[in-house]
Amino acid sequence: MTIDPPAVKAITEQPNTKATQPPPEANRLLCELPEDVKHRINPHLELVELKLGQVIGEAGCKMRYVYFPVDSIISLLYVMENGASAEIAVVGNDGMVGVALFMGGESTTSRAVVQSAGYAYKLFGQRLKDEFNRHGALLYLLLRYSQVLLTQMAQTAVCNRHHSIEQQLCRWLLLSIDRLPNDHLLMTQELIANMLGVRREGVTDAAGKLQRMGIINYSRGHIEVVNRKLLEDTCCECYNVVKHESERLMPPGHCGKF
Amino acid sequence: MTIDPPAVKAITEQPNTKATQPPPEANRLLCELPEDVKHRINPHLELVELKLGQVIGEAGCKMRYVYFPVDSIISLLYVMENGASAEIAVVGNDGMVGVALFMGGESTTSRAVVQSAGYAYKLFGQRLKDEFNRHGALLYLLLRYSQVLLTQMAQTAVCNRHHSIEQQLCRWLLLSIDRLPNDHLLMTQELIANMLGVRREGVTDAAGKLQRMGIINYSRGHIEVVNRKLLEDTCCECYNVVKHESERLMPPGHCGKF
DNA sequence: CCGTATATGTGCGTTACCGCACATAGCGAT
DNA sequence: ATCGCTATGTGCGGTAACGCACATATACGG
Repeated sequence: MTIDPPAVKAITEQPNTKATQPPPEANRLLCELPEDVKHRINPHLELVELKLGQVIGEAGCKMRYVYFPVDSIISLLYVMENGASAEIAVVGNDGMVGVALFMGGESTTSRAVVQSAGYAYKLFGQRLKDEFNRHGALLYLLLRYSQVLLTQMAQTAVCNRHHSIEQQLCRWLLLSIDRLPNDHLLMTQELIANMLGVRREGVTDAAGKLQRMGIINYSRGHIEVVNRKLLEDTCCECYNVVKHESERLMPPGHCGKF
Repeated sequence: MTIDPPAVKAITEQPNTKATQPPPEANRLLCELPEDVKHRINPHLELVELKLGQVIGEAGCKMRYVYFPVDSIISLLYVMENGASAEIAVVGNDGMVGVALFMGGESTTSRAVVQSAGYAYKLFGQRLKDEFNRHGALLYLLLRYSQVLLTQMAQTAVCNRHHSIEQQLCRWLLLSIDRLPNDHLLMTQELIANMLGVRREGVTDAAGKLQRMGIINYSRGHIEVVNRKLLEDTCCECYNVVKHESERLMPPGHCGKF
């Protein structure tokens, strides 16, 4: 239920020095941009490595950078006064972290935490705002993405209200593997519990049930989805609502056009 | 828990014919617009009367108009497949209904229902989009409002996760009276239960407790807040988070400037 | 004034989740 | 191999909210 002050908090992003860097196009938003925008933006993108648990945006603090995940997943988490937390939305290579910058608020009430380690393209906030203020494709692309985010938050609220931990775990797993290259995730039940805002034991129960149903296999921080179809069937409607709305709002090859 | 197909659904808005029409400035967003925008927009605003329970926007249906409430309150409600519902956010004279239009989606996954009868200014969707696409003050104003909405949804998710019905009722009452001219609201416990996505009996319990505490008085669809201070004290932090973020993002006299 | 519809009150058994305590099991470091 | 840390399993009592059934009370129309 509570989140320990992450010991990894002080970790800073490491510039990627590997020979095979993923292109910016590995991120959906960056991919959908027309060529002229890419020419202006891409030179300023920096590929950074994000470690599990790293906080890339703190509630109430002005964001200096925006992040376009490539193979990492960022969780938007609200942390209550008493330390309890709840995940509001999740961002992968389908989106970006830092919408508050172009929305005008500069900060949000939630924390952005790395839920799955990996890489992301980082961009200086002002660069994004500059491009946004050209009122071209980027603006319309980011607006559509904002609506995706809005939808995801709304559905999180609904799911929190009406569905069981087991159903919510299914939703959470689906949202996660959709943003990962394979069906395998590194995540302890303790951390999942923090995301969902429930007890760790509740997650243990639900995960145990899913494993007995042959939907997942897990052990000590590793979870593998072995029957995605069944996972979707066991899930509440919330996942599909978000998925479909996301596909509607950001169809491949079209969301950059306006 | 479930919402009956509203018998009032077929009601259409009535043009206001009263002598004393509230000015567009009665709505915060319309008020904050600079003069040149007002000159272009205001001639196309139509004051309409909204009846309790009226649906002004259906989930998945393209919105033709946007609404700027004056003294009415609109509830954004998600209705599940089984008929159960949950309020996602609430819009009063501080905002507008129909952000999906300028965000590019044209529709949302939630329904917009009149929670408190009253008046609103109605604007043809394309007019709003035209002005939005001039990339002036309206754009930046609506972006900031979008973030307010985002924050409200996020906090709804948190509140649904962690707080008791009593606390949520307090939050709901505060959000409502903030958008009303006085501390009196017309609302049955059954309807509140639909908004909160809980049992009617649960609301009865919570409301009874608040009444015994001297915070509210109610009877048959009328609720009066008699001790706002105590109401705020009994409420969870969620109300204040939304309130403060809203004031930060849309300070009077500033949000129209950019 | 009465009948009816609607709003609210109340009780009861059930369930999901909580908080806590503690048991077991895998994995890495020495 | 062993120790120790971390992850997971399990049991138990407590509680908030649920679903249902039904009682009461207020408003309103004829």
